[in-house]
Amino acid sequence: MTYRRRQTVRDLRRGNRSALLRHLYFEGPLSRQELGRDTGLSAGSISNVIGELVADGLVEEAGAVESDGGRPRTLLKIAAGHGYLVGVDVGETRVRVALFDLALTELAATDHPLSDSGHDVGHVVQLILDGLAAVLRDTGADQDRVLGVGVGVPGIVEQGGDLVVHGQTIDWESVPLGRLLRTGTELPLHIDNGAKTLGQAEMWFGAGRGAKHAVIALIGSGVGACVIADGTPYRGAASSAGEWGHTTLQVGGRRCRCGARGCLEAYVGAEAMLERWDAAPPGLSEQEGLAALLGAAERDPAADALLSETAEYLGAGIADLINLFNPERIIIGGWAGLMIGPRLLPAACEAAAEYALHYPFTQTSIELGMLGPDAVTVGAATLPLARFLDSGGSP
Amino acid sequence: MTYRRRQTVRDLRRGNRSALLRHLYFEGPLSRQELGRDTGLSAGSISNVIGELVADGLVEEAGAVESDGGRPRTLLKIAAGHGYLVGVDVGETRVRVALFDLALTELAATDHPLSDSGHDVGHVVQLILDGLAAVLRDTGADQDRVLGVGVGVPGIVEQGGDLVVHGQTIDWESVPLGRLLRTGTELPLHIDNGAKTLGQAEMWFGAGRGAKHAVIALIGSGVGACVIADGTPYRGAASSAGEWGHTTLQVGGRRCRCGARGCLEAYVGAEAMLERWDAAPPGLSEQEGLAALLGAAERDPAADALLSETAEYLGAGIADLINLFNPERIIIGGWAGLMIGPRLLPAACEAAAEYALHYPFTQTSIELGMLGPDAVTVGAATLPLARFLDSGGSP
DNA sequence: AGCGTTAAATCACGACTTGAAGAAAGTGAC
DNA sequence: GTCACTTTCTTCAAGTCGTGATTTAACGCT
Repeated sequence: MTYRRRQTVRDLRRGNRSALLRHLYFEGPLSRQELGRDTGLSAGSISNVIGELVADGLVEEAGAVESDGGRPRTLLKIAAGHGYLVGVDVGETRVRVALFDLALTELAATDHPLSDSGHDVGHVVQLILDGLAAVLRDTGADQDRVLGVGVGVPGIVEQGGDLVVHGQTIDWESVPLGRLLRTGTELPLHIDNGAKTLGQAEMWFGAGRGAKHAVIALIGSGVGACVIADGTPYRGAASSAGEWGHTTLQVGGRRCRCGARGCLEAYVGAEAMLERWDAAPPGLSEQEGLAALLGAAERDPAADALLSETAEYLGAGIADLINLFNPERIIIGGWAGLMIGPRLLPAACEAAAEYALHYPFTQTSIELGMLGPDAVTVGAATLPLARFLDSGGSP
Repeated sequence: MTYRRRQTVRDLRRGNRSALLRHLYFEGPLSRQELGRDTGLSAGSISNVIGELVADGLVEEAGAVESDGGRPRTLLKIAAGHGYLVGVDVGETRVRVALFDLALTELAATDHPLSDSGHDVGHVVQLILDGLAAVLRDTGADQDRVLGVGVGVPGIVEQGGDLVVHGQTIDWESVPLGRLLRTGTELPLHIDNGAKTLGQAEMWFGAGRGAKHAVIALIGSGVGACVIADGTPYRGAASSAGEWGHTTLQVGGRRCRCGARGCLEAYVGAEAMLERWDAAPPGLSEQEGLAALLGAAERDPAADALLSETAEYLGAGIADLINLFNPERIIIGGWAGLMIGPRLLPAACEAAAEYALHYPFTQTSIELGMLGPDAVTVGAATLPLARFLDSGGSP
């Protein structure tokens, strides 16, 4: 039902520019020769397009490599300094703004904790705009060379026009964050769910490298997921796909904070695990509490049983992902996921093997994430970068 | 991570041909004028490409319509007689082969029941090839004008090379059906899961028309689903995505025929429902049994409770689909689904509202399918048709 | 210095879309 | 019946693009 709608001979050029740029970005320095081999373009076209890219300053030479006996091939790479990217992480406890170059090395960052004043929208917007100004000032970067700003937020983001955010956990109801931010900056704006940006980061630079179909499961206080279908994040009709945490694992089961019963999140998130632990020491943060639980499981049978049960639920949840999405890789991330992963993953894998269909299970590898929660910022910066690469460098 | 790989100026033409062909196919007779407006191509190109298509016999004129005062516009449509399509349904109980024209009107069909001899591979292959020969003979259709053969099978199909089928329910283990069929015919071959072909048919001609993101849930003896993401069926890494029936709804719950516990299919499929019905009359077929159960629920509280429970499980399963895929539409199909739908859907929707997240639930409509099980054949014929349209008519 | 080898640049050619200008096919007024 | 007008469709010059063959560049080896 989707009508392709491609046109002029000019789009062709843009497409090929994009392909070259992308390939060069991910496969590091390459010669024109290798680019031709990999992309299928003729040597003539490569020469032509690369010449243009070099003239535009997007690509630069990166030394040469001998070629047994003949003219050495000159290597090419993306000019990391050609532009800047801004990544913003609006987390549950802080707002972090970072400036990157095109190679996504961090040049400067600011970090503001969100105190009990909570997530007042005006305040958060101000923090973002201030952070943006600060990182630009600190590095002396020229505003005109910032390719775009990516923002990761804890909530569902309606893509399009105003970039409206629905963030249940931070009490944001239909906040037109895009419109609000545009009052303070004219830079191109991208906003997405923080879990999705983290997933994107894992795909590009972490445990997801090379996979086409993957699910990045994010376990923190609650549980979320980022589904990668055919190399790109899957959003669904209203950008809320991948709400794995509220998958039902127990009809009529334990009450979840979303109001339903028997959700995965009612058993597996840090919050739920601590609530289920009768002997939880009072007054600890979730991080400390979870660490205590893991420690206690060494000697306390009740705590150990709790972890075993959690592993079974996690495994069943993973099995659902396998059955429904058939990914080649499932990556467990999020601060709690990374914490409980080493302890629970073997048992969870066993459970997943039982609950999933045999054939797709054998096709899936289950791994721990490689990037910590800080990667949300990198992932956010990934959004304008993706646009940059897709468009073949703006024009 | 996916490197676009587009090339020559010739692909452009193919793309535009395809866009025109597709648009003409789905939006019925249109004038060149309207085609230009809808696809964005210039009048010159339209004229050029359409001229080619008419010369190739893919498109033909379909009358004219006056235009207040000026030259009347001539309407164009796909030439339904330009080629033939074959659809094959390898079901659990029969093998059906049908010949269609390009408009997917059925020209001839054969239907062979599969007796207890079961699904012996050689036998099935022979039935397909015989059926193919028969429909060609009956209609006098020229073999050279058959664009391709689509086959729907009950099992997972590895796309690529040999088109290997893994069909647990019919005892097919790694059957290279593609290779086997190619010994008897040289027509282009497409094989896919029967649930997916039925889903495709619903999307093109049934309850799914116009949706970009949808899930077609198929309830028969067991339970399956066809996930449509961005207008095309989502397969996952190994073509086994959408195994909704084995989603876990009850950790440690009822044993399912797949070996796991608490699967949706252990509660909602026809087989499971009858097994759970203590008062099931013996000796009935599943169809008759299910009808009896629905009848008994009018007066027997136990049967009524069984149906209510089933509705809750179905609702929870639907909620999982909503949370994970965020579709705009969920379509309940399959013979059992169509049978129990009118009775269970209201209660199931209520349950889904409870188990799903509020925001995506409000974005989703839940409907009954419009096509019966016979549509598997049409859906199968859809496979070569899709290829025909994508390629802009073979060349 | 000359030869062989490999990498990159150049250029004629064919294919493509566009946009403007022209041809076709009607209506309606005189 | 003719002429002006409107709308649709076709034709054609102009500009762009990728290819593939040919040149030019850059190096090692003898």
